[in-house]
Amino acid sequence: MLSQALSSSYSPVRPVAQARRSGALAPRTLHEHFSLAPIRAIAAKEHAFTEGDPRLQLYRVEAGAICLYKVMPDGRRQVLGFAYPGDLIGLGACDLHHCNAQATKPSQLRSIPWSAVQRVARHDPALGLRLYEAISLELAAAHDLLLTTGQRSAVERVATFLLAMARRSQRNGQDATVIDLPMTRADIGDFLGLTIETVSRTFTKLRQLKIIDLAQSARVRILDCGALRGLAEGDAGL
Amino acid sequence: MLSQALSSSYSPVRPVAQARRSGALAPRTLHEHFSLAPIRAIAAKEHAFTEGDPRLQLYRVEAGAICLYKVMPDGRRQVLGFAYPGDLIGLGACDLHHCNAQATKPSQLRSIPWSAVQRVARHDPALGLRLYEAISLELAAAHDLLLTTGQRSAVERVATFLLAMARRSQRNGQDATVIDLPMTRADIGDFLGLTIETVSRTFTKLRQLKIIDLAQSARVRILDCGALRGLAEGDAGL
DNA sequence: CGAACCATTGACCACCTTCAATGCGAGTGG
DNA sequence: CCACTCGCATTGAAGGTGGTCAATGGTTCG
Repeated sequence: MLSQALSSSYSPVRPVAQARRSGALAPRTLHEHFSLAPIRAIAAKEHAFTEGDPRLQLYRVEAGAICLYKVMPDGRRQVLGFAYPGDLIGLGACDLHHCNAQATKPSQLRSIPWSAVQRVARHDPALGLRLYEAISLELAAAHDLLLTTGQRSAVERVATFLLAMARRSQRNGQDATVIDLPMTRADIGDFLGLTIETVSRTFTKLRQLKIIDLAQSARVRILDCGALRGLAEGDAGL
Repeated sequence: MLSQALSSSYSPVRPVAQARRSGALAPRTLHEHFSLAPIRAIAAKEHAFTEGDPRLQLYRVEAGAICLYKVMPDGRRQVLGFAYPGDLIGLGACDLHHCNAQATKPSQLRSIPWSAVQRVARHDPALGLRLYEAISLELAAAHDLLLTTGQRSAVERVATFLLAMARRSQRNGQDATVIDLPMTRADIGDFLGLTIETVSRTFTKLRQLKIIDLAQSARVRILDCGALRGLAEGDAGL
């Protein structure tokens, strides 16, 4: 969910972390704490935590992709977002988690207890502010998604989603025109407030319009980014 | 938007604030800062700030109601939430406001510069954490709204909205069965991702079912709270 | 190779939107 | 004081978008 707000240059392993792990230094920053924590592997469809669980740990995604979602009593599901390597999950102020976190594919997590976060925060006035900055990015993302699910048509939603995924690719220094989707159509549908069928049909429509290419169902190649941008904002018909 | 996360007992005027205003003490907490700030009155439909404005001030609503919303280039609008007396608006980490804040009726605001917030935060490690707690409540609200706009039907959305308003009434020690709506049908529609007409039709449907009473269009009386709760979660048909 | 899961496609229909007209209430000016 | 007007709410009729149900196809894993 969250990106690099807490450390401008995230990398899975850093020399200083190894020094700390050796016992030479005590962990002082959040990410030093994380680097000392063991990696926990979780299988596809396994949960890191579920709604109502006590909020005991703060997690950082090391590999894979985590789907954050809420469910209604009758089973309807709203995906709130996806967390990728470097993102923090489990942020929040209440005692209990207010959503579920499920791996969409085999993933790896590290976690540190909230008590440790609070201990660091007591000595470091800046940490609280940085947590605040981190979660405010999540809030902005939620507001963007709200605009999408509340106002956009199916094509606009899917186009918006693809553009966001492309931007993510680009931020990670990868080819922005090729997107490997780590989630199913059901995840995308529940994210955008659409059914599996509508998502699928919309992908097909974009393919027929030669805006995307779909060699495999999980691999999207953007052929006409300008057209995609136009569709996302509702420029033209369809 | 935000309620009492930053001070468990909000009240417009407090004795200590008057002492500080007299110059005897320097402001130390956020709400002391606010109490020193002058009240700014804004008319209905006037904006406190708009999207893209530099984020210079943190606002507290003193009276009235503020509508927070985003707009698309073509004019479609998504209301993110409503802020009432005691709520803070203008929270966030970016340099610019990411949404618009417009009064739905004549309102009053106080504001303090962000620089003052940051000054306090440097000496008070707890402030950052409390800002974090405050904004995480907003995030939870956004996620709830996401579930509503993404998954619920029109009746379910309106029922959910009315129940949330009733809960607010109750928190303020007012009659939870009577809701005075400070916003128009358009505001409600853009909040729930529905059109004005659908909101109106849904209100009449609830009235015909004897679940609510609508003496005036801005005053809702809840007659059957249980039925409303049922509708909100999609228990029965319609 | 078979089974399970996921994605795609088609047909039909319900819900909500769109377009349009009427009603209602508040504020203004004659 | 009343008529006028403007903004907002309500109601109706028609149409479209996306949902539902169902069948087929494809891929991966055991």
